[in-house]
Amino acid sequence: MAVAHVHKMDATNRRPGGRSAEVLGRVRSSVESLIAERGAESLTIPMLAERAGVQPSSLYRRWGDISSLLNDLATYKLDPDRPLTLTGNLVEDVRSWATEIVAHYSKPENAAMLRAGAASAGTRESDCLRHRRAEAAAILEQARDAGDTTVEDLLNRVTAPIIYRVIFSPWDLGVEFVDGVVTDLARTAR
Amino acid sequence: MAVAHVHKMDATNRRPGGRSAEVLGRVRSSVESLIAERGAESLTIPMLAERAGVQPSSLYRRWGDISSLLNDLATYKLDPDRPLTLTGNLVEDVRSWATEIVAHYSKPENAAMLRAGAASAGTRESDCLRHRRAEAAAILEQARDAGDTTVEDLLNRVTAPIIYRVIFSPWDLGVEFVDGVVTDLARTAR
DNA sequence: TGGCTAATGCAAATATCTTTGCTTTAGACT
DNA sequence: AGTCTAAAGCAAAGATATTTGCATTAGCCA
Repeated sequence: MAVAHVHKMDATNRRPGGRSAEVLGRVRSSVESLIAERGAESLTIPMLAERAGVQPSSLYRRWGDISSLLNDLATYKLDPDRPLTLTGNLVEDVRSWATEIVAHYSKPENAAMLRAGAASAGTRESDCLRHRRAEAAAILEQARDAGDTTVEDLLNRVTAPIIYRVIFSPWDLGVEFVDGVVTDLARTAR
Repeated sequence: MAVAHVHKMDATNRRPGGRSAEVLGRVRSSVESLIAERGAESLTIPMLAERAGVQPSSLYRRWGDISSLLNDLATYKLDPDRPLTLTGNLVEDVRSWATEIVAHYSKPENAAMLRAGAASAGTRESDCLRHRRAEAAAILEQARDAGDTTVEDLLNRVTAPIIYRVIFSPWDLGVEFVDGVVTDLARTAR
């Protein structure tokens, strides 16, 4: 069979399932546990490989270095495709959205992943920022009472304060914090 | 002279001047230039030592590792003791404060330092957060028309949005951004 | 001025990380 | 079932980073 079909080596030829997925899963949970234990600063590929029961060379070939790996895995941490339950009431929807974000980053390993992602942000467009922007847009889309509130407003008034605390002072982040920013938004947005 | 004065080995016995200061200065500017050139991710102690014309072992002994070093140097980047010229007019003072912060972090090396600091934040209290908080307090202290605006308000409405962009999308940060947050603050704070 | 000593310089020894060539495994397609 | 091949395993070589003991330098204090 000389001239077989010339398969283009496109994404459909990849094999995301099977052994790759197995490795990915093991790496993912190993990253979480290691980061929770010792932070992201001293995390190395060999260390991670050992915990995951995988060859370091596999990780090097797949991600190149630890910061790419962390950045890649951090992307999927707060599922961008998760359903937002929207009622059409701006304040109410923003509140549950913010609560969800805070709950997510209240887990130390998730906060650590965000910080790790932050370290390598600034060059490429950040997934954290992009996803939050998309969600903010979806909320405004559905809102019956959005007034002249913009996506930027939601990022500035809700996401930014939360993320700022997640990074720099995770300990004073809780439901009451969500309450503060949302109440403040409700008081002034129209 | 058998039993000499028993000097306590406290901070007064340190020698921050002279050769140490020389090394510190060289390291500091080397960090900046290297970070501006290649980002903080791949920065290593030997690399830095070579650029600074200093022995790696000196840096290891003084800081232990690269992230401690970066975190330490980042502290002094936006001088916490710089004079804030306060007029007593809240909006005006906030505007110049915000402008100063944006100007500072518009330099890529300063933004990179912040990200590097962010990576190791979350355990100790962050200097970035502490200094901004102190400045916000000073502004409110002087303001004749602060109303019921709080330090937290200024952090949430001004600092957080700026820092969020510095970290995740430095390219869309400029005077017009300052304008946006300050105008928004002026419109709703009372 | 002269001793005292923190901090650095230097260099060798280790420890770790990273790359690379080759082999093996196991999905995917016929 | 059989073939093809992306991805993983393995192991050795190479490159870097880190530690450590000893020598030297230069502030500091008497």
